[in-house]
Amino acid sequence: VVRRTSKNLSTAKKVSIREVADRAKVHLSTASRALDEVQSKRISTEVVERVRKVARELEYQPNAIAAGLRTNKSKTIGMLVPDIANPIFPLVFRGVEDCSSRNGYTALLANSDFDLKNEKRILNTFLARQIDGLILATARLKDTVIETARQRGIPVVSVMRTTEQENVPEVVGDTFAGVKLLVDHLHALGHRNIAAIAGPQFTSAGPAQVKAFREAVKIVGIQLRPHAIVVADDFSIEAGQRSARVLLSNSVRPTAIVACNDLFALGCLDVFSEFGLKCPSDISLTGYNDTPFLDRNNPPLTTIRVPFYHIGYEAVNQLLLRMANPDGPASVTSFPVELVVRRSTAQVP
Amino acid sequence: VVRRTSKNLSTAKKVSIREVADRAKVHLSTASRALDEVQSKRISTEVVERVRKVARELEYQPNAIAAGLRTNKSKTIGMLVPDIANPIFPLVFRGVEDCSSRNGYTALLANSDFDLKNEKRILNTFLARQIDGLILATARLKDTVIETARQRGIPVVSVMRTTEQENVPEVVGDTFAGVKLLVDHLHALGHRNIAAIAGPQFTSAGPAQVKAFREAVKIVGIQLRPHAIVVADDFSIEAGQRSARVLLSNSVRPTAIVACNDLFALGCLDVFSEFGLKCPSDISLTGYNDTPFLDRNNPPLTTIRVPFYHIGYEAVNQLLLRMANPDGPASVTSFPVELVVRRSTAQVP
DNA sequence: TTGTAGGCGTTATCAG
DNA sequence: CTGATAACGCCTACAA
Repeated sequence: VVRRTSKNLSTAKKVSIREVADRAKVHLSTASRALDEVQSKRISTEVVERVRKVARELEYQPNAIAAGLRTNKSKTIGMLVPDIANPIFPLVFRGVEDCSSRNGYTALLANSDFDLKNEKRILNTFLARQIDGLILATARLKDTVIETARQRGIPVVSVMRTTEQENVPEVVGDTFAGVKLLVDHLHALGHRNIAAIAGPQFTSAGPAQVKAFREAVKIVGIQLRPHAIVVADDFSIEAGQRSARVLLSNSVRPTAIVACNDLFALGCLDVFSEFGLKCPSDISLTGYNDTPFLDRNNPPLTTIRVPFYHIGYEAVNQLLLRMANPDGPASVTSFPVELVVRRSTAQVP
Repeated sequence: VVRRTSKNLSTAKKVSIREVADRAKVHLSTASRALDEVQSKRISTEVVERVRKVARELEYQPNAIAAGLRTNKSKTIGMLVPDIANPIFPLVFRGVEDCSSRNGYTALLANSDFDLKNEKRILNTFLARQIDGLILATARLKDTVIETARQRGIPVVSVMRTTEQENVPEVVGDTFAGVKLLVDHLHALGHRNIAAIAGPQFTSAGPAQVKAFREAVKIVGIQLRPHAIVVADDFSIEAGQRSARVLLSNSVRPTAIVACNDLFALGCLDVFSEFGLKCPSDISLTGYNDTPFLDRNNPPLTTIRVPFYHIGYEAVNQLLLRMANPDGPASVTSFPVELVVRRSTAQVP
């Protein structure tokens, strides 16, 4: 025999607008209007007051699902990131959340691990939930997710990456400026043999970094050695390790490495140890992103600070613009970045 | 004059179940059943096949909003964290996401910064969106959020914290075991004057840490000095700094500090420098949580590894159980933790 | 096995 | 200014 302690915790059932209307002695459509900021102007202040008072008393909570069904708007924004455990993405997300909630939207968050299957699956769940807009931190150069979102009429904004897909606003940090800052810094320290580790090429970030590095090096007037640029096969510390091994096996070792991602830089440090190299006395190293906590790394990383929070915040702004006017021009917003000099870079030995 | 390139991108409009039904030449209720895993058993396989084929061809995507309105289930789980930028929470979230999506649920994520107003606001948006369940990483000892969620009949699971609220399943790491591990470790290194920094007391974690530390110290048989336990006023590096200053100003300085949070430990390290103390040669230090990247800190932190991902994953399992049977017993799931010895602890000087 | 019809809670479009 | 009514897309008793 199952004995259930009959606590009978009062579970107040949800109150609908109908109840509010009844208690306020108005028709439910009147109540609906009274509760709406703009519609309420068309209603006698007296009634508006009365309805709102009742609503407050009953703790009426409009059912967003029902409203969404009717209006065909879910007031929901989907955000897709590769991996929220990479500490730069929480910063973006906080920006997204703040701007969303300030505008009455709620954010759905999902991780794809850069896996196309996951991306598709997630997009489908997002679509099923009728998201009003999508923010991608995963955009590829040719991105099928964007493509199908567009077919469904869902506005998309890409953060941290550009895409060849047309009609997609982008909110990014200024990669060229960042890489240039790093190269200039190393050059000023006397380095003339600088190598770089760029991100994978399926995302815009990779190619942009390669291009930026080439140009920056040319501008400061040093010659690019053969094999001075390695492309990581992944966004991980391990990929950084692999890349570093390649660079350090070059016949002429670089005196400095620009790792276009702090994770790559961490991988480099591991490999430096393997090779018996001390950073920065034997070899200089920079990261990119100013990932939280890496200011306390050993050694603290010289890196580029990117305003991730603002990128997320602005992405939502652009998305709202886009939702209001889908045919408007697709903006590209580029945020300035900042050099943060710490102790992983030093005068050339 | 604004010239708009008339690309006329085909915006395929959403296909409803009615269209699927029409094309499959069945009534829409038949189509609905054919698409449902269990209902479809009551329908001729032939028809089921036909309907599903059409659905696939049309890329039919059920409208979760409409379904939710009808079934009064949103298939959505809300998760509230203090701050997703604290790298332990992304790990929990990934567990939550994985288990949710594996069960057909989607996760809503929001940050409260431990601000009660935010918590209430967020809960309201969650309720408006008809979440089916709530996972709190913010639970207080007496938690009004839990209270109002319960009134609305929303099951709640608390992660990483326990609460005095009844009827709330909890999924946590074993705090006592963790603190004991740390104290034993330090004791084995010869430390007899050990201090601790515990978290704020409005959350269960703080008091639990205090209690655990007292007991652990007693068990190894060393006497607790006066003022050996400081309570941080916050969950930040700065709070750790403030606490460390207090501890180091004691007439007899501790030879080791157990910081019950890696962030506190980072604050301690800052203050050690201020006091001209070297860690670990002058003073030993432990953190707690094994926060990502802090294995590369200077010095790398001895700490306690908590299975955050599993905690998140299991929290959803518990939540699903709860949703299925709200009157069942509220379980407490405690995960084992692990000592990770790194280089912030050493033999007593 | 399949069709009918009602309704989930809202908002929008009509009238009055 | 307010009330009546339909509709959003789906699910599910109930009927056939």
